[in-house]
Amino acid sequence: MTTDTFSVQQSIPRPVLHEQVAQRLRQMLVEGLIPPGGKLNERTLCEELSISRTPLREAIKMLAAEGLVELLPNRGSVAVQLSEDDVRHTFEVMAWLEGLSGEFAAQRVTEAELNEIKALHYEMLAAYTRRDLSVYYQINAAIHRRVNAAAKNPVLTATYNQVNARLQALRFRSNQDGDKWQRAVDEHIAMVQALEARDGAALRQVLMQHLDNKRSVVIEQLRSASIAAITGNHASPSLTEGHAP
Amino acid sequence: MTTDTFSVQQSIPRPVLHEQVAQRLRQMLVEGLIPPGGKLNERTLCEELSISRTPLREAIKMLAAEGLVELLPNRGSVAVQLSEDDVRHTFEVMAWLEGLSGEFAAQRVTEAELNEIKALHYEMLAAYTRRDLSVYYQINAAIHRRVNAAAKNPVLTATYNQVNARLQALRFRSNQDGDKWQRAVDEHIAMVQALEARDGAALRQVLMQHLDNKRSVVIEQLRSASIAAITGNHASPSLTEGHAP
DNA sequence: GATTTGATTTTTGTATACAAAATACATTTG
DNA sequence: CAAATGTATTTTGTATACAAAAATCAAATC
Repeated sequence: MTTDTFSVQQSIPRPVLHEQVAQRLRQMLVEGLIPPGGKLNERTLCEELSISRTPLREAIKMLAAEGLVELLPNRGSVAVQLSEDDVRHTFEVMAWLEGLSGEFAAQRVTEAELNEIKALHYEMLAAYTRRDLSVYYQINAAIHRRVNAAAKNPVLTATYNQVNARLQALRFRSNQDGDKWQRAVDEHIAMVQALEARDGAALRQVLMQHLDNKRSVVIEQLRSASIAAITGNHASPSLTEGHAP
Repeated sequence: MTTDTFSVQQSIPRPVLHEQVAQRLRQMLVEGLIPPGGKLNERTLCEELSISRTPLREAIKMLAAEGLVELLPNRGSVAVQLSEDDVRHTFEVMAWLEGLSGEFAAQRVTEAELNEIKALHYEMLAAYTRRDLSVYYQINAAIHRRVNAAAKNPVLTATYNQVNARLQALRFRSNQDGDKWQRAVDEHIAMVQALEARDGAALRQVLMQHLDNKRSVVIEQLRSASIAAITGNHASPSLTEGHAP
């Protein structure tokens, strides 16, 4: 072999259309641009995204397999609308997946990872002190992602992300009331301590509790939202920042 | 309202093509008709299934989202081939999902469900006594499905099925050697006892152990299979009965 | 003889066309 | 006027057509 051919061919392999479209649709669903229960009109979406129906439909099928949209035979597809029971069941699973992440993360986290998580944690405390919900939310999400990554199990990460995606579409603003927010922050402190001590069981405990509290908040808001809907009061939750805890 | 119109419209709503195709492909993947790493040629499959490429491609996209096939941009799709690490990671998650099922099942199982599980359990013991691996496997799978159903969490069931599907495609024959089979049966006995006692923690423990043993067996066979592949000995595992434990 | 180069074929990706079902709407009928 | 029926329109499902990329294979070059 004389020259090592540059066969890498990973030369910015522009993702194929159906991938791009799927990504875009996911974003629209999570951001509430397509509301829960909302219909995905193929013609409209084709025009909006300037593509033909074939890649759009392929993307929709992927989202259906991911549980983000529901396919109604001969009647198109709609964004999933989780019932209260659905939310309960989803959180039940999420709590364990999160706990599992913690259990493994405690065993496998590297010093560098732990350090970065701690740094993010302090940034989060800063955001909390400023009551900056938006930044708090972002950092919070980043921390959970890092803990998950520290568990070093791609299957767990994929499963976690998929189940979580459905909750993201709920987009409720948790923690706007100070009490629950304080509690979430306390849990985060306990979380970092447990991780630092490599105490898997403790971390699992904290994370599951954390998710359980989040569930309560979401269910509560879901109820008041549905009451608001009946009352006709539309100045309520929906379409805000996303979960924070 | 004079007559209650029969608008039910659930009049055998023949599943749409892409659904049928997806189901068929799943079957082909799990049965090894398309082997791990095998290419899914669109033209060939179209002819085999007598359909056009559009619904086929939609089905493939769904399977990709389910993690059963991998999409190679501009180069089609191939059946996933799990590395040893992939298998390890998958079992790690599966063990907990199974354990979680048990935990909830112990809390929520009805008398009727418990009874049916016990009946199946005895049928399984019969199959074991006859060393009828095929029947044993079927009943074993049915038991695990029932325990999962008894947990009464559709999200957990869906997640479980999805992660499990990838393992099914491995199709290794566990338990052909008496020792490990005996152990699996013992675990099943402990399982039924724990369920009967509604002891969630114990059931979780047993199920996780059960999966852990299964993992060892699969990994072991995966190794000997890959050695056989190198040696050129092809009279080995693959394409047999499926997992049993 | 091995490697590179270039044309041919195959295969995949996307767009469009056509068919069937569902929806909307106007008309008829009681 | 309300309900029902029939027609037009829209929307979804499937097939086909065309374009672009990858794979194949043969000839040319070193």
